[in-house]
Amino acid sequence: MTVTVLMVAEKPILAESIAKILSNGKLQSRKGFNGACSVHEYSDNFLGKPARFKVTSTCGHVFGLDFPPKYNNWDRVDPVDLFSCATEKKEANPKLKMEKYLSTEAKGCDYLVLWLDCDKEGENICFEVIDCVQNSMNRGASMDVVFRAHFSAIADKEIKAAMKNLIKPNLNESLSVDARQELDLRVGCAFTRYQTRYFQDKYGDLDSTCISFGPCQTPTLSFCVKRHDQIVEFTPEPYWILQTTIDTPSGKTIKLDWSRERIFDRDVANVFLSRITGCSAVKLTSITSKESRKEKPTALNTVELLRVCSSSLGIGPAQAMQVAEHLYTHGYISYPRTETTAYPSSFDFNFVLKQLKNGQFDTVSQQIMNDGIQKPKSGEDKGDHPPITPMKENSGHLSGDQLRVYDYVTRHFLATIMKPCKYMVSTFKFTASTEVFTLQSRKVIDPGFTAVMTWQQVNEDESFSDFKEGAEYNIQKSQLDERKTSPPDYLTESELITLMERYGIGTDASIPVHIQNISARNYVTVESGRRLIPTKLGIALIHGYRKIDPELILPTMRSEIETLLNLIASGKQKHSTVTSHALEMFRQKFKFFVLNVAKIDALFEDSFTSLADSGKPFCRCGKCKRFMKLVQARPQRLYCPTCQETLTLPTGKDGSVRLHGEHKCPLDNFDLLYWAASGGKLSDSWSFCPFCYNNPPFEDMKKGSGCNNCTHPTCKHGMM
DNA sequence: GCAAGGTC
Repeated sequence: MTVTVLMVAEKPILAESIAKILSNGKLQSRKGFNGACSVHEYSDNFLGKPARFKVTSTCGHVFGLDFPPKYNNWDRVDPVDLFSCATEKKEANPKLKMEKYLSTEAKGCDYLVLWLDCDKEGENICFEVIDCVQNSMNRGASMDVVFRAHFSAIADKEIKAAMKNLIKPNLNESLSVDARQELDLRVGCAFTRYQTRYFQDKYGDLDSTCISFGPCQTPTLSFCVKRHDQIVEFTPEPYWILQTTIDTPSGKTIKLDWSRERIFDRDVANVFLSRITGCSAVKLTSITSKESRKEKPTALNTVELLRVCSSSLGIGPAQAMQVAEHLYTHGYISYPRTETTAYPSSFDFNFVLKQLKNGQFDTVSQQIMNDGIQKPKSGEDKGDHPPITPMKENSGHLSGDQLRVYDYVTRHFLATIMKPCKYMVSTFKFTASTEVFTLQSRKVIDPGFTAVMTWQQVNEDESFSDFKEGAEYNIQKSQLDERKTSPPDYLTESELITLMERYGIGTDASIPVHIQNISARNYVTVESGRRLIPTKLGIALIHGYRKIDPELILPTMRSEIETLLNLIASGKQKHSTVTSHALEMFRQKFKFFVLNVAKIDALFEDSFTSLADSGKPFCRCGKCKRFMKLVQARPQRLYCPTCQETLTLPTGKDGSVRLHGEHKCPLDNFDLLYWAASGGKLSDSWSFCPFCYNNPPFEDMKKGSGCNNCTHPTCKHGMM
């Protein structure tokens, strides 16, 4: 009897590769009903029985974590409740109908083999897949019929070995991901909602539709602000260098480098100057030559691609990933999300070189094949995907950013299998009195990989071949130059990526998102040279957190959470113990933040225009201190944001609003109370305070007098 | 509307 085995990978491309390898290329493929995934079928044996294999995939996580709908009303939910309220799993991408798709494909299957990526996220997706298929498999999805393939690379040998050594999915690793999701959700949303509401409509020039906080984005912003602070706090220090010029044999004038480089004490510098002023010439005491080399790069992974795109091509990380995805889906480059910088042992360099034969790299790839492929640098195999390499030549269809990224990927690939760049450095040592000066010249012996990575070329300096050892050369001029130390420049995107990688903030796939976030939320702007300059808002926030609780912005915050989560993954602590401990810790931090938030207010007051100077109507009831909202066109209608009931205020014959309106909300335990200014005629634009509903006549607002008789007891809920 | 992590 033939059994049916369902095998599930993390992405469509992997399902295809695995099926091709295990079926030795004999497979039938069809598109799945969700349009994104495919099913690849073949026959073989499984557990000693003849078997039909169906290989398909998810597209990353099937589910994501969120709050139940009733907790998504920012006006009705106290953010502190987000630390303890219920959470629920929702389909990560409803368009893909992934749950339905997997359960449909699982119908009639006897066994499940999980081929998800071999990291904690992959382990978590294993259990998401099990959830999806357990009701439609022949005998459910108990651990007797569920297996996990553990592979360290997507290569023939590894995949076949994994199939022969199936294990079970790791529940603890999956639970550690559940814990991360819960922590990130509760902490991020609680802080974000609270501070958004707190700062909203309080300052004249603050655009505050969303003031977010997150365990990755906030430390990311903090790096940018830290550099800003270093620049602002920098005090330039004067220093002195001894500038000495000599006459060369060929009659030119040349500047020598002083071996003491620079001196920070003027008197000391003057002592050295006085030693030289007595000399009319320097003596060339030695000429030494040494071969030097510039090493070629290791194979390309995602983070390095992002760095180069930003620093050399001026393409931001999010845009770079989008371009790389396009190049990948159109067959120009290999899978662009990988941490691996080592080529698999089976990598066919000749095949790739032949693919490039008819394009602009024809000559160089031909030459590499003739000269022999040089062994690439060792790099690191993270077991995900091979490094990013070109897959075919540019047939002339690429242009703009696509062409530039493709061009870089190709040059990087070629460079990894070329020779290092070798050059000769000649050092000329001159002495005069006690002082030593040098000159250096470089001469390229073999350009090696810099023939394709032209921006890395060694600059050949002027040749000093007419200098003779032992000869003396006239000093033309010797003087002290006063200079000042200068502050560092703003952080570049590429430096930020390096810092994030070093501190484990975000992943190769999420780093671009975090950087995009801090820009979209108006915390930084991207300036020339893709330098990240923090805005007033970004600076005030980070300085504020630093005043209240510096741990909130520590670069190590993320990795410390990871350390806690790893206790779950390694089985040393229970999921519930770690989660409740970490949540309680952040709940305390949150409460402390709320108690001390006025410290940030003080910074905002320094950075932004006050209400009074803004020229916009604001509430003067004495408690709200916020802008009033302007209601256009239908001023006489109000509605309750809790139960959505609308209320039309009665108007007199002359169109003026005379009466107080009252609304008893059946869904909430307090009543909304409205009143209109007596006798005030409502114009088309009419303002009210979203916190206490204070709504003086518009005419009065324009005069700036406001209304001072607000008595509303709750000052809590907003109205539209 | 909010986080961060997968992936299309």
